[in-house]
Amino acid sequence: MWTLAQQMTIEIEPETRTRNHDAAARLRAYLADSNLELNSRLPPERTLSRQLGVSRSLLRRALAELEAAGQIWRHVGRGTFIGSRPLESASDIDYVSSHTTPRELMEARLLIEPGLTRLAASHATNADIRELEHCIRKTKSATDWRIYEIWDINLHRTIAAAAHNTCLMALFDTLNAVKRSVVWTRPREVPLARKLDHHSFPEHDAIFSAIIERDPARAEAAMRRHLGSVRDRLMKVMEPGA
Amino acid sequence: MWTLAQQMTIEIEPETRTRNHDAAARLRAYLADSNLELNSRLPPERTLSRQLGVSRSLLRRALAELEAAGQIWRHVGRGTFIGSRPLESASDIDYVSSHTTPRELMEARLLIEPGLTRLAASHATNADIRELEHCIRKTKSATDWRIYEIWDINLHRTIAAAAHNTCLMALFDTLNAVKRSVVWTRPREVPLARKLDHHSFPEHDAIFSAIIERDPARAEAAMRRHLGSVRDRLMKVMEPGA
DNA sequence: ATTTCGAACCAATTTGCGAATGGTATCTGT
DNA sequence: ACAGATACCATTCGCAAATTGGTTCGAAAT
Repeated sequence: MWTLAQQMTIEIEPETRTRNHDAAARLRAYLADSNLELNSRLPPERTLSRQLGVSRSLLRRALAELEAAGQIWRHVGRGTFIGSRPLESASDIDYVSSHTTPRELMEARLLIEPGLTRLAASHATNADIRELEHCIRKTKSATDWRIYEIWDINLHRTIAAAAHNTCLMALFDTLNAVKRSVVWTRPREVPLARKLDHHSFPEHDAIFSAIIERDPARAEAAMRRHLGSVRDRLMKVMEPGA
Repeated sequence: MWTLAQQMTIEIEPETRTRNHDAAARLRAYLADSNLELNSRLPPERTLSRQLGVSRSLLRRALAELEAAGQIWRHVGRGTFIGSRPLESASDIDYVSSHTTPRELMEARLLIEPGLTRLAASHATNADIRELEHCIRKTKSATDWRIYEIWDINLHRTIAAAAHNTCLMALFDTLNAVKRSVVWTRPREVPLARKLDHHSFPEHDAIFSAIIERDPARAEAAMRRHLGSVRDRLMKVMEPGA
């Protein structure tokens, strides 16, 4: 809550606002004069402040306004640019990971992997199938949870590779990279030593048999069922209430 | 085909193989001695050849063997490393684009976008829908093919954004980046001045109406039908025979 | 005659350093 | 209290030098 004195100060001393406004006005005038092209860089703050006859502090305040209005964007060491900040979200793993929830991640996997499994059933070579069998055997013989996870990831990646589509493989790897670095925010401590999840064994088997029998529809359904149950188990841990 | 003399040369002069084998043996011994850690770099070739008392040519031959065997990998300017080459395919747009055919690209779009459209029908806000409507209006008012394409891309991206899933959005943007730089290898010259494709208008409308009526299944089907017809038209141009 | 060695050169990459730049803290004067 | 000036910080860019795997070529060796 403001005091009366503070209000009065503002009332009777409009110089501040005037000067701020002045700096902003000069800046706008400069931008209007100079042939502003989109994505072009404008002079460094120090130079510009001299050019406009405005101190750097005021110039920065005016720049901050324009940035807030989305008319410019700034970056340390690079400069100030005209237009809206280029989206760095695209395929910037760190950014995406920090803005992706486990819920979203599973949604993405459920959108991608079943279709990928369908293609794998159509296009898998014998070498792919041998590799799949190898991964499944390794998951079953794993005694440590870490080992299990490695081969589980390997299995899913081999299925993706069996689709033989470079572009989809890249998307899958991106998804995997996000998965690896997503923050697993959890309500309380989730036991670090997770248990081997034997639920997945029959589900993996169902996917595998559908692939070797070249049954795309069944392979897709099996993967969808598998990821659905993975998501359900995950949600039970993350959001016990829901 | 080899001549008898060449065969004999190889038979009666085993020194070459002996020396090669020697170099390879020394290299293996070195690797066994030094605490080889995965992904660690071993000394530059010039240094290593001095250390092992082997000429660089022979050392390189031995290294080539190990590389072929998948035990090491090398890269100009970086060095030689232990283990298998880290997958650079993941989200390296240039690499992926140069190894992705238009056929694969459409396969990927058909796998991703229908599901994305289903989610969009579930999660789209009113602002999303306004944006969609805007894009569609722009495609219809476009007179130039370039303008049309811009708003078509914008439309598809807005649909993806309406799914409200950061991770999927990143995948979509990656897919889009690949699409932009895929080499459109074509049997003969494809007319640069492409025609406005009015086929898409009713298909876009179908997608849009399914989204505003919050009908995920219909939205997904509409997008699948749309991309299917886009693919068919594309294939007719790219592979007139098939 | 073939192979090996050494040297030079090439192209890609890394490294190091200085300059530039936005962001921030501090002191001064009004 | 606020503007101004200055200095300093962290990040980024640009450039040159060094590093490194890949290649070529002639001399030497066998």
